[in-house]
Amino acid sequence: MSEEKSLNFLEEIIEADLASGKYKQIITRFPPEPNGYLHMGHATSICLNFGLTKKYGGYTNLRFDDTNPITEDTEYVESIKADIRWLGFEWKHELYASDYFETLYGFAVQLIQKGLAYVDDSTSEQIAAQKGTPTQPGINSPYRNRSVEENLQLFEAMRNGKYQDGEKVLRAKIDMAHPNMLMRDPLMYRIKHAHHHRTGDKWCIYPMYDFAHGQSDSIENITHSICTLEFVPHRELYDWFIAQLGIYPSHQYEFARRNLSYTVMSKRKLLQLVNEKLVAGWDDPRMPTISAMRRRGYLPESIRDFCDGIGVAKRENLVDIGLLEFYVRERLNKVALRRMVVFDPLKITITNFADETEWVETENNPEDPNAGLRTMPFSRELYIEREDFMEQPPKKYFRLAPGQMVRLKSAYIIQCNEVIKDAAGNVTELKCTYLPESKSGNDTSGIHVKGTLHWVSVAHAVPIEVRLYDRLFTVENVDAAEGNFKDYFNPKSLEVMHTVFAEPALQNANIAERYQFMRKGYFCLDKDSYPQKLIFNRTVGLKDTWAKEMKKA
RNA sequence: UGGGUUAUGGUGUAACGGUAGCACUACAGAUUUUGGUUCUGUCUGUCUAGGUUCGAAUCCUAGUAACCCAACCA
Repeated sequence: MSEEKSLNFLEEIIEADLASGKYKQIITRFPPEPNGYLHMGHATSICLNFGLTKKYGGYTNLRFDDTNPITEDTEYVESIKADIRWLGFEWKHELYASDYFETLYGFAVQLIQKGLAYVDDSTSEQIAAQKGTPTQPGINSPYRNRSVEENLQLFEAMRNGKYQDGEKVLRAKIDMAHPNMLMRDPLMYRIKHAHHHRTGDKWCIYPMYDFAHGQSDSIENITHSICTLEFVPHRELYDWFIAQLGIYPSHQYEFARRNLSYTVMSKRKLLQLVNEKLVAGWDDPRMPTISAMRRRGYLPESIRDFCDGIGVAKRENLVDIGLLEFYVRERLNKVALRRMVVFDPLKITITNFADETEWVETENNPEDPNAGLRTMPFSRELYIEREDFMEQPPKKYFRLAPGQMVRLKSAYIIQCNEVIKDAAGNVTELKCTYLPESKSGNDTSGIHVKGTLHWVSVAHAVPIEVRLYDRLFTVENVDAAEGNFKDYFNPKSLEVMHTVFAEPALQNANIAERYQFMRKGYFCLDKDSYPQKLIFNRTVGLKDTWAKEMKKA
């Protein structure tokens, strides 16, 4: 019974740093760019960064990496904050890279003074051409040897708006033949006469990621700056700037971002789905965004469980979305209120039942005795699920069939006596009889049936709408599939059933509650609901071993 | 053809020179008034080839494969 959970590589680093006394507390940061909604990939980063400081003591800052005014907006700032809080985390300081623009400018001036940065008049194309390729060294810019004084003067003029966008840039002077492309005189500042969501029109030059991120980490005394693997080559530059500036040495550590099967995670692709109306918006429940998962009914605990469960490492991966669904079910099973809803109704008449309503008691959640009981109206005319009847049942079919008996959950055992069909031969109704002595909780019939069905009383049924969701794409590894990713969009990812029949208790459904429509899946009320029509999202289906069995046959 | 990162069952992740473990999935069974839940059991793995060692997933050598880097994006 060893409770020792093995550590991931970041925990090992942190424990070593703490043990050696390198740090007394650790400080991390979550650094989103406010140019889109957060998705499952961000959730893993959030759980990691906040989880680490929660575990080891210290804190996590929320820092918006807002160095590109063209793409950023406060709308995103608000949604990002809401998503982090919903996931259950709270940041120490809410910060913005733009808060540091003046400091960053000063850092740039220092580098110019040390002869480590210069203003370049080359065009974007010329710079690209000078850069070389991964296998060929680059060549120096003709502007590389300007004097410190001239660079200082030009950089100030850049700041003062003397130049148009793209006319000049500030570059670090490192080594145009460096094997790491990022060290070949990387850009530090570019000119953008654009309105910034926080600094307004104060600036017309903006720092690049590489000249903002590490310095921001340093300013905040971030001890462990955790990012994804594609930034590994940036680390050399990250360290270089910090070393040349002689500022607090934050360190960058990289992990492999998590990929999920049957979906896409890049902001660019998600934005395309939204813009091209393949989905209804960022929070369309099919999306892998946090806002979509919330709307769909996922519990934040499930997402945290998932992030813990998949761990963190440095190898490429494609996590089965079924694993996420497992954690979603696991949590929901414990809290969801059970309700009965018939999707595809088949009317049955209990011929020996009086023309009256009997209210039967049933539990709200067998997993939670505290959830209590409710009553359901049982009457002569009921709906059952059409798929719960077969005229010619296969072996081991425990549901209703001519002459066969089943229990109606929390009510009585019934037997099917007669099948009524229309002219086309479709089954339209069943005539059944019930066993009065078989009432749930009071069964003296001595009869044991294998099947138990959900049902609703025809006269009391509440029509509701349900929205059923399936995987967003038809292939497991969307990013690796040939051609355009949209070719693999799953046209059946949304199925709307406009009218299904719910037991009356669902009339009082509220958006905070989670429900299990018995034998159907987990559902939650959608915000699109209006007084005349309740709309439910299927969060995730139940495991269905019978369906699997039938598929095999 | 340069630099960097990574290789453990179907998937994800442990094992830090000493019995390849855990979770999901799959399969078989028990329980069940949800064909749900719960419980039990089973199958499947160390990229390849050499070497060091009493002993290698782990150390060494040589390969192989995948991913990242040539945005005035982050």
